[in-house]
Amino acid sequence: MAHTHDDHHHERPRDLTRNQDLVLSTLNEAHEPLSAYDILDRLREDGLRAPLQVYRALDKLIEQGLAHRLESLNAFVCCADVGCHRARGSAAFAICSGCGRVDEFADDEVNARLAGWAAEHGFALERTTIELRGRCAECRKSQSGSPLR
Amino acid sequence: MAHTHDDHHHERPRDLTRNQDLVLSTLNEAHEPLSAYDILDRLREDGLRAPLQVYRALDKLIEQGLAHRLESLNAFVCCADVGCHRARGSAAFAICSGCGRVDEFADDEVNARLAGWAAEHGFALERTTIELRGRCAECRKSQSGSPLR
DNA sequence: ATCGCTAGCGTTATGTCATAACATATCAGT
DNA sequence: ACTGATATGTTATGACATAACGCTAGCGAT
Repeated sequence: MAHTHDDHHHERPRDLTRNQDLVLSTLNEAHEPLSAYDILDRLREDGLRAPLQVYRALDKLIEQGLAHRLESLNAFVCCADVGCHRARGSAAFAICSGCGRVDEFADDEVNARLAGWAAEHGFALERTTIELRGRCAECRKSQSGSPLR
Repeated sequence: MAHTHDDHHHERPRDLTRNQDLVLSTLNEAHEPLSAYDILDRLREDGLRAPLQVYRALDKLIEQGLAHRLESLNAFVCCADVGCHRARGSAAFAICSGCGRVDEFADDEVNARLAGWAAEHGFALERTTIELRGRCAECRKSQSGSPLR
């Protein structure tokens, strides 16, 4: 129970297991959110065979702040800015319904207001989901259709 | 089968079809978010048989601002304050992982900040999801476990 | 009145996302 | 070597959501 050595005050990208590393790499290489099954398909040749292998890796990555789940998409992205949002509060995501691009950002004022509401109402805030849906600047120029739901 | 009911609609909300009315009533009577399949189960004796009947009704209700989808729960609630949030600005939800209770609220400052980010980045904002997860005041007093995911 | 349009409805089948349950493996600390 | 914690692999199943089809009702314009 006692911390024998290795005081991880700054939690660096800790040692990842093989599966965790594979999943994180896949997310890093993707330019769009991936579903767990998308990830699985890309890792078949690396030996992964079942959804659970991906979901378990994702759980750990998310726990460590290395990846995020997009609730409105049931998909996953790697964190754009490791270590940053974890310290400061939760991240927000702008998801383009044209190209699937996701921009991650954090707004201290927003986080403060939501934390304020929670405090006022005795609500023990554990995590926050903020997702904006719309069309990015690029996609507004080109009047292309909307491939994403 | 011709008209067996009045043509008059005493409802304050818009004209709802039979299925839409059934689904909305079910949400109104529930004290917690319901999944589409929960709703379906409660409406079997009213003749509903397939998920699509529920999903179609939900789509319309959400479109009209009479119900909301909770993305982090894959479940639905009726709008707490008809006509208000519809006007503009999106609603936020505080979801208790202890009892399932959901509080709906709107924070103008939060909405303004998010709209601001969108404007700065040329992002055409269509809709916003804001969901807080945690434990409500009630559930913090009683140290009960966490039945909800 | 009938045509054509739009919206809703009912049904079957299927697709997509996520976890339960169980067995095996790996490794650090005692 | 034993133990406990963590990760892994596999099968099966559960939970959420939509595609595709055809039918019906209401409605307005010719």
